[in-house]
Amino acid sequence: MARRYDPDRRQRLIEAAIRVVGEHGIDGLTHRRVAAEADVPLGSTTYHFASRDDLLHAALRQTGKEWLAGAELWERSIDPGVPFVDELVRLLQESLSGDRRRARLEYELYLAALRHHALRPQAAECLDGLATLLRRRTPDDATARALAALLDGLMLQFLLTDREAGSQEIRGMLTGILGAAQVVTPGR
Amino acid sequence: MARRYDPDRRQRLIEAAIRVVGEHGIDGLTHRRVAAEADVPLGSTTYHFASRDDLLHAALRQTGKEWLAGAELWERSIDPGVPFVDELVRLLQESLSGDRRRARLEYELYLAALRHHALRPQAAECLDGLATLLRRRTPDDATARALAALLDGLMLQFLLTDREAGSQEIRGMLTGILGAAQVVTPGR
Amino acid sequence: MARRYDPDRRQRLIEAAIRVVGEHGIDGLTHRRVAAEADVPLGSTTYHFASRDDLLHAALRQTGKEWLAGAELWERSIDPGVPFVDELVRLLQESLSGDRRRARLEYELYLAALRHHALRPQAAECLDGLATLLRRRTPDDATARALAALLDGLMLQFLLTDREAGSQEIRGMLTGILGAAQVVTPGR
Amino acid sequence: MARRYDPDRRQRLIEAAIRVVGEHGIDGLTHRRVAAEADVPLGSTTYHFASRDDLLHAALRQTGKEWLAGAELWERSIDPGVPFVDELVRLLQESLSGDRRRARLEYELYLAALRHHALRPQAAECLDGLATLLRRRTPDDATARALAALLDGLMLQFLLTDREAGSQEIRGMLTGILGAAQVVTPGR
DNA sequence: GATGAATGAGAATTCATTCAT
DNA sequence: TATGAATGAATTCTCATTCAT
Repeated sequence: MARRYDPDRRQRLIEAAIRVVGEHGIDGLTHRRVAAEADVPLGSTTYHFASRDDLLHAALRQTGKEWLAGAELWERSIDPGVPFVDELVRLLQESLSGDRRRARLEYELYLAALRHHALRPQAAECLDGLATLLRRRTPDDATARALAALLDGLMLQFLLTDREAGSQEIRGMLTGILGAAQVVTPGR
Repeated sequence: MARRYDPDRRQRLIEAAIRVVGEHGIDGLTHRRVAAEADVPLGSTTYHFASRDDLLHAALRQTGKEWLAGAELWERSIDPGVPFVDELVRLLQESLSGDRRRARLEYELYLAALRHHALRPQAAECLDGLATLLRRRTPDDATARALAALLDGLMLQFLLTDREAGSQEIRGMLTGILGAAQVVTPGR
Repeated sequence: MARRYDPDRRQRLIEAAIRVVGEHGIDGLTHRRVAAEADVPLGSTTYHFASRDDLLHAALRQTGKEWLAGAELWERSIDPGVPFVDELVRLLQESLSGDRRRARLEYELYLAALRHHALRPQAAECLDGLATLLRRRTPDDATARALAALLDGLMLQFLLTDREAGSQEIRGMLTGILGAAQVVTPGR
Repeated sequence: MARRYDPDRRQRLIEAAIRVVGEHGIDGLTHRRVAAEADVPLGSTTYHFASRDDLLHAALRQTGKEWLAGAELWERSIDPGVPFVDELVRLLQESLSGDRRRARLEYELYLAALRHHALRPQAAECLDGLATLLRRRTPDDATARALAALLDGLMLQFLLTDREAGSQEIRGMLTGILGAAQVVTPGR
C-alpha cells in the first residue's frame, strides 16, 4: 500500500498536476485532486509542494520545457529546400491537429502569467526560447520576436474560435501578413 | 434596508464583476465579492446571475463590447496621410501605456474562452470584429485575420514579459514582420 | 404569455406538485420547482399556496383521494366466485407491477405523516377508508384494520427491497399469515 | 481550541446524526446541525462524512443494528408457555408505549429507503433480520416474511394515526388476521 | 388579483493549510 | 520523513418568503 521509498514521487506529482490542469483548468488545480490523480496521500502533496502556487509553478516549468523541446525538434527538422513559410504552416498545423487539449493546456498555463507575476519569468523564458530559435531564420531580433508573437496570435485564434486549421488557410494568413509591408500602406 | 427598487442593479452588478476580475482575476470572481463591490446583498447577485458562469459571460460581453468600441474609435481616427504601420504602433502603444491593468483584464476575460467553451462565441465576436475593422486596410480577409492575430500576439508579449513598449521597438517589430515575405525565405 | 384568466391554476399547481414529489421527493418539493413544472410564475405558487406545507398538504390530499378511488374500484370489481385471497393478490400485484414510481410516490406522501403531525388526519383518512372497504369482507373491524396493516406492510416490503412481486409469492405470504392462527401457537 | 486528538469522533457524529434526525426529521439532517449537536467544528463532519448521504447511511446502519438487537432480545425472552400471539402483542406494545419518538425515528430512517436507492440494502437487512427471527416460530419463510410485514403495518398504523395501542386492541387485530384464513373466504 | 424583484438565511461542498503522531 | 486528521474559511447555489408595483 504505502510506498515507503519513492524517490520519483515529486516528479510524478508534477505530471499529475499537469493532468489535473488539463482536466479541470488552473482553477481546478488543488492538492486533493493531484493527490488523487497521482494516487498518493493528501499529506504527500502538501509536503512536496507547500502551496498551490508551488504546484502551478512546477507545472508551468514542466510544460514550458516540453513545449520548447518540441519547438526545437521542429526547428532542427526544417528542410532548407522548402519555403520557410511552409515549415511554419507545418508547425502550426501539427500543434492544432488531432485533439487540441494539449495545446490548450500549454496556453492556459503560459497565459496564467498574465495575472500571476511570479509566473512571468517562466513565460518569458518560453517566449524568448522560441524567438531565439526563430532568430536563425530572421534578419534581426525584432522580426524574430514579432514572428513569435504572430505564431502565438494565430494559435490562439484557432484555439479560441474552434475553427479548423487547414493548411491552405494557414498558409494564406501567413503569406498575407508576411508580405504585407507594401499592402497596408497603399499610399506609399 | 437597501433600495427595494433598483432598476439598474443588473448593469451595476456587471460593472462590479468586471472590477472584481480586474482585482482578483477570473478565479477570484465570486458572487460574494461582486455583492460586496456593488454593495448589494449576496442573494441579489445570485438572483440576477444564477451561476458564476453567467457572471463571467456578462463580464466578457461587456468588456468585449467596450474594447471593440475603442478599436472602432481608433479606426475612425486613422489619418490617411500617415503610414498605416504608424497607426498600428499608436494603437498598441495606447493600449500598453499607463497602467496595463485594463489591458490585462480584457485579455484575461478574452482568453478565458480557451477553457470555457461557452465563452468562445463571445471571444470569436471580438476577434472577428477587429478583423472586420482591419479588413478596410488589407487586401484580403486572410491578411486581416493574420493582422489581428499579430496584434494579439504582440499585446500578449508585452503583457506577459512586463517589458516596456517603446514606439521605436514596436515599430521595428511591425515593420520586420510585415515586410518579412522576402526575408524569411532568402533563398527564393 | 401571461394567462390573465386561469381558473384551474390551483388544480394544475397541485398536479405539478405531485409530479415534483415524484421526481425529487418530498424534500425536493419547492415553490420554484412547482412553478417551473406548471409553467407558471413563481409568485403564482406562493400566492395560491402561501407555504411549502400547504403544497404538501394539497398533494397528499389529492393522491390519497385518487388512491382510495382506485381501491374502491378494486373492491367493486371483486368476483364473489373467486377466493378473496386471490383478489388481494390481484390488488397487490397490480400496484407493484410496471414501474413502481406511482406506488412509491403515494407511500412517500402517506408516510410523511409519520413526522408531520398536520398530515396525520389525511393519512388516517386513507387508512380508515381502506379498512372500511375491507370491512365488507371481514368478520369484524379489528380484522379489517389488521388486513389493511398487512397490505401496507407487504407493499412496503416489496417497495423497500426492490424484490419482484410474483403472484405465487404474494399468495404464499398471504395464505401463510391468514391461516397462521394455529400454526404460530403450535402448543395449543 | 477543541481536542486535536479525538479517536471516537466518528461514532459520536453518528449518534449526533441520529439525534438530529429524531429532532428535525431526515430532511433536517444537515452537516451543520450534526456539528452543533456533537459540538465539533463544521469541517469535521464533512471530513468524516463527505456527503449528506453518507451521514444518512451511517445513521440508518446504526439504528437498524440497534433495532435488530432489540428484536433479538425480545425473541430470546419469549416464554414458551405463553401463546405466541401474546408475545407479539408485548413486542408491539413495548415499542409503542411511552413516547414514540424512538419508534418514529427508526421508521423514518427505515422508510427513507423508499426514495433513496442506496439505503435499500440496509433496509432489506433489517427486514430480513426480523424475518429470520420470526422464522423460528413460523412453519415457513413466506409466513415469517408476511408476519414481519404485518408487524410493520401495525406499527405504522399506530404511529400514523396517533391512536393508543391498548393490548386488548392489538390482540384483537392480531388474532383477527392470523385466524382469518377461513373467515375471508366464507363461501369456501 | 398577480407577479417579478429582492433578500437573508442556510444548504452541501471543497479547500489550503496546520498539526500531532 | 510522511501522513491522516482536523479545522475554519470560503464557495456556489437554492430557497421560503416578503414586498412594491
